[in-house]
Amino acid sequence: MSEVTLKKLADMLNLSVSTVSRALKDHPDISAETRLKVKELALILDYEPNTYAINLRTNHSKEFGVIVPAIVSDFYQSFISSLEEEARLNGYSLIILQSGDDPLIELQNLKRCKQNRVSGIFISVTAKTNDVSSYLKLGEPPIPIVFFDKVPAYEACNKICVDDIHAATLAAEALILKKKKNILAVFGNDQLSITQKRLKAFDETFIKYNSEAAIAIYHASSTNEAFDVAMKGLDGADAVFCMSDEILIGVMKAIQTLGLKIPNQVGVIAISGGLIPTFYYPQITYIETSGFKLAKMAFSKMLACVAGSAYIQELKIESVMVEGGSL
Amino acid sequence: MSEVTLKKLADMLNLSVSTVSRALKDHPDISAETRLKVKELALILDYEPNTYAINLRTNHSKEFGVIVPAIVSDFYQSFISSLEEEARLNGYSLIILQSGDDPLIELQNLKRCKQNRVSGIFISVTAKTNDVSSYLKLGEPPIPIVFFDKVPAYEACNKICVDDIHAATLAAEALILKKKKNILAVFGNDQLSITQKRLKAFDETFIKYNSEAAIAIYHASSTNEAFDVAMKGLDGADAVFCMSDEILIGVMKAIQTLGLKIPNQVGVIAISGGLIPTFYYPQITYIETSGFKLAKMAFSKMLACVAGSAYIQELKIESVMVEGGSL
DNA sequence: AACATTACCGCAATCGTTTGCGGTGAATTA
DNA sequence: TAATTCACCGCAAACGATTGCGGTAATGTT
Repeated sequence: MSEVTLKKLADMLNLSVSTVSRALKDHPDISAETRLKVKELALILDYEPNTYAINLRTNHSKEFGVIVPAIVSDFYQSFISSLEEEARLNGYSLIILQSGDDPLIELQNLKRCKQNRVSGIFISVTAKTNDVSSYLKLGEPPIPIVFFDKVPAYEACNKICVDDIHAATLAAEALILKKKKNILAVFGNDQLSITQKRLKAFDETFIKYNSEAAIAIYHASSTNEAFDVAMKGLDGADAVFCMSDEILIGVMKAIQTLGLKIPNQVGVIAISGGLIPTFYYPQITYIETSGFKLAKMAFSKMLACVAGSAYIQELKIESVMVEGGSL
Repeated sequence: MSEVTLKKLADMLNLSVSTVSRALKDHPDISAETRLKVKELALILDYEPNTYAINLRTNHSKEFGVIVPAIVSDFYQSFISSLEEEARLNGYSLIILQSGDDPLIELQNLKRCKQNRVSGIFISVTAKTNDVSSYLKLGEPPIPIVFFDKVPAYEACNKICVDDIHAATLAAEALILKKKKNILAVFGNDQLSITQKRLKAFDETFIKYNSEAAIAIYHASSTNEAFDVAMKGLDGADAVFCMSDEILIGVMKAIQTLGLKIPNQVGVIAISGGLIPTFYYPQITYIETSGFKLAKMAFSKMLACVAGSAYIQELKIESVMVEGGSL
């Protein structure tokens, strides 16, 4: 009971392989009668074209590569989940690869995508990736690449990412609206461009609105560091801003440790993927930067690329505020 | 500037395709001199064998399919992350598909795996999947399948899952050891076999130790339901057991709402993947059921299957308790 | 010198599908 | 009746890599 192939169908019907092939594709050269016979048998025998043979002939597969620093992350999780759905509905499969934030592994993963002759690659680069020009020349003709989230700074390429400026501005505006006067603002590693952008926008918003709030800015590179700075900085603060989920978690632990009441004693707002804020009571008010929308945009951009569009785009997804009751 | 193929190399070296092929594989029929020349040119031109051609010939690819109800889940996240690492190190790629807990989509995903002629399939079935016998006959010869986490109840197949009995027993023992007398135990949907197993083991452990603790058992199918039952059931309880992360989150929200102090007023213990418990202070003591170990086991089992082993195994991974300070 | 051995390499088929081109018979037209 | 058109179908090459088999020249053996 080996595989059902065109040849097998052809032999059984006393037809040639080419006729069977054409019949299945409704080629006008084949008579309606023959078409029917062929399709009938194909259905009965559950014929399925050999993907490899088609791939070999067309020299590409309906697969996309996805390269992320790590799968364990709410953001990438939501991104991948959303992307998988889109892909599946469009007949594509996703090959997931993680770089472990290591540029070397990242490069290996790209090579592997090339070897697999994927139709396109979605990639969120490592913190240390500084030159993606070689990425863009991968393959002949070059494989379409859509950068998302962590995107290269300069190269002209398709980038889809969160509008950090908008998100931070929204958060600042919310704090201003609530007339918070003593704000603890915890940002991530100050070397990262994402931190710099969010910090700058946050700052400038307070200036723009002539706010008189006192803002204490701290940096934390991890949840634990965020906990530490919050333990020190929460004293006297009437609100705290967290740049990311990672930081929110640390800050919330500090708030719980100090026994502070939210939102009465201290208001909390964060920029977040949306999952973590729901773990607390009251739920944390946050500016949403989920991967879902990003994935949809990235996917449709990729489809355009695959279809031959050479139009290079840099998209920024604007966030919305989700009220939770913590501010 | 097109692709480098064996034919291209052969033409450039005035050799035949077969000689080039053999030279690259160190076939003894080819002289050392020729081998060297071929390899040199292959290196210069960055020759890479066409995966599709090889796949077509060998009729299988170095790809595994992974089907889960949903990617957005700490457990599957850790599982997939771990599996990806193993796969990559072994030269395999992973195709991720989610079923959305829909048996129909699950079946479509399996078909797609078959069409892609994956070397094997890892699958965690939907809650409604009750007959996997057709899964096991997929392909000719049948594609190796390793079931993990949510595994079918009866069929003889390779299953790798958490030892629910052991995990629940550990939790119960911890509660007994701490001499808790008034325990709120929140379990999941009582239709699920995982719930039944954990409940039974939990119960029996208290009986086994002749515990006099009063245990109030509740069921909750979601985080919100867990919140509701905890709001009612926490009154007077000196400890609470949460069967899963989902439930833990709801219970913790209730504890925060009621302003209860952990562990003084109420102790908390959960069965968890390990991520959520770290979000609180003090960190929640939990019985670990992470996907990492499961993935390693599942992968090595898969390798054995691919290598031709017909040995069917049902593995249960024992958990360990991770002390957090909440009990 | 005749034969056997060995080292080295190429031919051609194969995997399954697609597709340009050419061929056959019947129907239509002149 | 002869020429043209059309519907329908098959041949064979192509995609790129692998491999059994056979071939050629050089060396070794009697």
